Amino acid sequence: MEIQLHIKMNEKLFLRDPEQSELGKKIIRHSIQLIHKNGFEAFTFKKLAEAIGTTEAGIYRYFENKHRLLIYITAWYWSWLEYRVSFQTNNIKDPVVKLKMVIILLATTVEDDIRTSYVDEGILHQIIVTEGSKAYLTKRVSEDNKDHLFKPYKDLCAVIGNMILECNPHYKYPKSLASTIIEMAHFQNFFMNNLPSLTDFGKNKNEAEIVLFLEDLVFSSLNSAQ
Amino acid sequence: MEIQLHIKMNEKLFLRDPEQSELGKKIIRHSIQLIHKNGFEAFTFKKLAEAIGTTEAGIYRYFENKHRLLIYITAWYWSWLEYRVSFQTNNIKDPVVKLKMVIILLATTVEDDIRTSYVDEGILHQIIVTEGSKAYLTKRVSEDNKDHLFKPYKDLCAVIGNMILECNPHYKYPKSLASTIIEMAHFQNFFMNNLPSLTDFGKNKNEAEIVLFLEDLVFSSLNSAQ
DNA sequence: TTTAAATGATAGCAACACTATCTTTTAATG
DNA sequence: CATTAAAAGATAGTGTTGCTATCATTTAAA
Repeated sequence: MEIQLHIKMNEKLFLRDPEQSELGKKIIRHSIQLIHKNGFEAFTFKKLAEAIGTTEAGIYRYFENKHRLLIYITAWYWSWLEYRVSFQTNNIKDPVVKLKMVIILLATTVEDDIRTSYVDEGILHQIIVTEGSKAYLTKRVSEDNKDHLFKPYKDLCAVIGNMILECNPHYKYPKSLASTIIEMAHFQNFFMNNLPSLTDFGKNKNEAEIVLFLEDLVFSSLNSAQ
Repeated sequence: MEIQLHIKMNEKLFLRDPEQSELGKKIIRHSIQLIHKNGFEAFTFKKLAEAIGTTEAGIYRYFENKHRLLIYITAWYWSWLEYRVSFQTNNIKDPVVKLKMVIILLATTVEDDIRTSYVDEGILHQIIVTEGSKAYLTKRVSEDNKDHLFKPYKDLCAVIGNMILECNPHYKYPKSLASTIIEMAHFQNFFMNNLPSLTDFGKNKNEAEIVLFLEDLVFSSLNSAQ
């Protein structure tokens, strides 16, 4: 059986829905590749248009600017991750087992999901590690938040927060711990690979150690709260 | 007695030392103000020059580009914070008390230090919260790291990592926990003020609660490790 | 007093971030 | 099949950003 995975995105994220046309899908696929290759700062719509074989004006019909495109890509990523979390923790009763699964999903390299034809999740994960927080670390964050552009991120955080409470209803900071896990899964990865002295994983550069660190962090907190 | 605090910065951070001239100090003071007001993305050397009453070319004699200036400002901040940490924890024997002091210094609003005439630490703290991680979240991070541009950040992290080991020599992830505290002190602050549903502090928006969360996180980990 | 260093003033250029307009292609509909 | 609306392509243009170069003037050091 062939399953296609389709994530419905908030309409305010784009001017024209990129999933509804070949050009739109090319924009997503190539923008992920280009941002991965040159970084978000050096990424321009002109270069993207050249890579695709269209014109700048063509891109602007889909996205207001490159920052909006970044928000779209990150929102897609968090939506996809929340789907994976719900899939992989389905039928698991033990909240501790569920939470451990979440940590693995957050902190380990993802492989390309063949059900999404125009997104390479492997490199998407890498650009979210480096560029993801730039989506909200702006002066416009509150306005963008009012348009619900960060809903997928917040939804994932809420899901993880609830798992934390399932593990220990007395724990006082479920949401902050959830956002800490999410951010640190990425930052420790970035530090490990780029500024290794900020971590304890510089020698082996092994993602499995980040998982152990996060597990220790989370379950120490949850086991000591009452 | 009047004490002047002077932080010697790595020479690779600038083309001409901004602390050695009036114009240089104006560049630092006004760039902090402008970045705070408009955000780093909208900040340009042209606007900075206008604010100071000099020309673009004048700024370029001090800093290669605005990203280097951001690295300079963040490096200055981390150096200043490490100084405060060493000052405030001096003569304290109990490593737990020291670590609690560090968390307070990291997570609470700073007041302007009158000993540094050309830096307003209050707004500097705010721009580091929003813009700080953009200093290293780039394609150039490894090259910049080779030039030791992030040394103040790494030094502070090492200091905190050692305090963590003083508290519990058996704890396995002192450096990662240190970078986690540093980053989360800022991210939880940003989230609390801009995306409050990612935290448990949205209602009161009180920095003291971030301190409590971080203390809980750190000492749960340290007390459970053996 | 001379002289070197720093600053000011001005110009210029390539790339970037858009917007506008018009034509051609493609896809939907009667 | 013909009509027509939507999408995409092609081209041009404008203000801003990021940066370099040059030369005159001021300031500070020797």
